[in-house]
Amino acid sequence: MTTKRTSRPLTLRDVSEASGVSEMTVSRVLRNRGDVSAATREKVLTAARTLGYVPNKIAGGLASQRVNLVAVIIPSLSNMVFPEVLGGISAELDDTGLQPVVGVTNYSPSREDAVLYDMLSWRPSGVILAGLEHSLPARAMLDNVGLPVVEIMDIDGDAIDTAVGISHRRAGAEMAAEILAAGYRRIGFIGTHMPEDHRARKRLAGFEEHLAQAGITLAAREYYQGGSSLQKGRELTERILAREPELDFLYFSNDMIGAGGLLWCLEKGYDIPGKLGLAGFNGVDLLDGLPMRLTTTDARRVDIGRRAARIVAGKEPRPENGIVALSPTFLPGDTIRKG
Amino acid sequence: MTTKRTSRPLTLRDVSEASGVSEMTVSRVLRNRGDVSAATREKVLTAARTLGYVPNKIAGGLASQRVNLVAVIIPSLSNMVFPEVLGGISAELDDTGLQPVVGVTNYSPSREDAVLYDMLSWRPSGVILAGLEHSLPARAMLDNVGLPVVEIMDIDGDAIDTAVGISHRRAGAEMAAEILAAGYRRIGFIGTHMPEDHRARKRLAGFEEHLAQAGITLAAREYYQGGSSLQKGRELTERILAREPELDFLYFSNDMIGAGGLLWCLEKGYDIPGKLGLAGFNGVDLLDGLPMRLTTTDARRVDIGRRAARIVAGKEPRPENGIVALSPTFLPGDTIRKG
DNA sequence: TGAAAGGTTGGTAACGGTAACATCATTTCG
DNA sequence: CGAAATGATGTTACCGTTACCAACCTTTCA
Repeated sequence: MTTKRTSRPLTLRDVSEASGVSEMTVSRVLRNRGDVSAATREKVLTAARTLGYVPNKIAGGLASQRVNLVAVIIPSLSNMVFPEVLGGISAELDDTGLQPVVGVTNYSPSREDAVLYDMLSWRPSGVILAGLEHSLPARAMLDNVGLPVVEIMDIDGDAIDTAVGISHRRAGAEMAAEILAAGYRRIGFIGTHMPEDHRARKRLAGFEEHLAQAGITLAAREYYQGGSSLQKGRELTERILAREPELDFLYFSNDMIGAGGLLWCLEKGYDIPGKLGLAGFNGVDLLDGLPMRLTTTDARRVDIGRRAARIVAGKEPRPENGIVALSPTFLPGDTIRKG
Repeated sequence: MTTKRTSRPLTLRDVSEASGVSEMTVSRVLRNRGDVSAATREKVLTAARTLGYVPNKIAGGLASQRVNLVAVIIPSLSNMVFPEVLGGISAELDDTGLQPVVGVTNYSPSREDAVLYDMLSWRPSGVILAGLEHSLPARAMLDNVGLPVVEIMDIDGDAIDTAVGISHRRAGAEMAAEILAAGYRRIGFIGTHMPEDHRARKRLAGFEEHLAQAGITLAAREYYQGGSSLQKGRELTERILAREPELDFLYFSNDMIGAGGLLWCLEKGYDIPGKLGLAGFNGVDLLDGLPMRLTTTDARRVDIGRRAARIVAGKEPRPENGIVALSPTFLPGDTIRKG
């Protein structure tokens, strides 16, 4: 049973009076800072617990000019990729006293500005945000904040402070190489039409460049709007194959639509990977367990989160050039012919 | 190009000096509060923009005793269900000036305590947290905070202040009713073994009670540890059917493992829904596009988020009895025989 | 024309903590 | 045994903003 509570919120002073020591000493006890005798510590803790006192970080932060928050700004929570990055961040932040605060932009630059402004107004001790492309106002805010700023996911471009991620151009190129090595030649692409998804764009660019070096151009492409789902993958796969029946490979911009395409092809009796190969992107293990494992690229999401968090937390130094490059990993799966 | 910046962070005073008015007036302009002439407003905004001033909510919050944050405490981000709830919350909070701050507990009561304590120390203007079961310290903290506290997802139990959700007992019972009505009799259950997932437990209880009323008991059950995935669904389905080949229905505790089970059964050539029926729970539309649509119950995730947010934001009054009961909706899909 | 009313601006005192330093008691050690 | 080091506690001055009230300047209208 807690004590009855007046309407006035509790402050250090209440704990101080209840335990017969100064507010300063109470503060020291509650933060485990400085020397306090075991006896007073005990008195104070008992009093605090009895009253149900919860420290006020607003006041504390103002006084100390330090806030244990890390702003994390990501485009979306509705596919599996960013929650996994978050998992990495939060795991690595766990023993640092730092706490992530998440803001979602829905891939909108103006929302990114707004979210960033809002987060900075809390004076966090670091910022982690997705991508290298930001509006002018956003860059202006970040250029001189005097905090660690880590841009994640992508390293194809210039970082404001530090970037942690993979090269999506390279991921695209490597997938192209694997596909060509496996002997496929009439290749189609299915992806989302989101001008703000720069990583998908760069992946496709790297993919096409590599094809071009082998004298090959994409035989077909199909774009869609909105979120990715199995259903979307089915529809687009049907459409692209109706239009270009001669295709022997489909490169999807993510695993979810890739899986939809795979299911559709299997139902229609396509010979996979013999006559038709399929590949996605991300390497989400949620989809393990489909009739065949989809060929894909592991985007190193958890690692990206971890490394970014380590840098913000000061567990690991910012590299000289500001770039932490992780390697996208090709996962052969079952939907590409074995070399 | 922004102006060069000294190391000292900007304050209202800087903007005040740059625009030739008092700090108080600058504050009024930036908050759109009180009367300010158009001319000064313009001057101030220009100065603020030029300097790149970002208000300090720490100081502002302390002075005004108001903070535009809503604490949202959920068990997990790694399945689709809580992100969807979050989507509902954030959509409804969008035009209120309130901002959700998310804490994740990983289904651990002690982490819930810690996260709650931490969030309360920021003096948010409301709390939304999953479930009705909380530790004693957590209840003590919440009983007298003097803020709107909304417990979500579940309404089978006592709310601290307000609860918004569905009855999982009812959801389970209704699914049992549908299954029996469709003529299935030898029913197996596959679910996660998480003592802290009270909703899954209540669902199963409601399910079994309803079966019991018809004189039927579960013919088999299979539990697993850890996250849900298609793969897990496959394995457990294989196991339970190996053990009890006579089963004619499988009730899964969520759609993801249900989908895994479905894929496995289809591969093995089971006659679905003729000889074997399957059902999951949640109604995640991510999985639309499987070879058959899994029978399931829509848990009303987005609505729950919206209603909870509306109550916290004061857009909608707290109901007399403190309970906002939404109806779980049966989604027949293709994996149960039509009545 | 002068008082009232309303719009616009500024001064001052909080808000609830913490940093930095001061103070006093106790221990350590040459 | 006295000086210096160390431990334990308190005092004071902020941190950057907003609430509240006072002051001033117009405009309105009897």
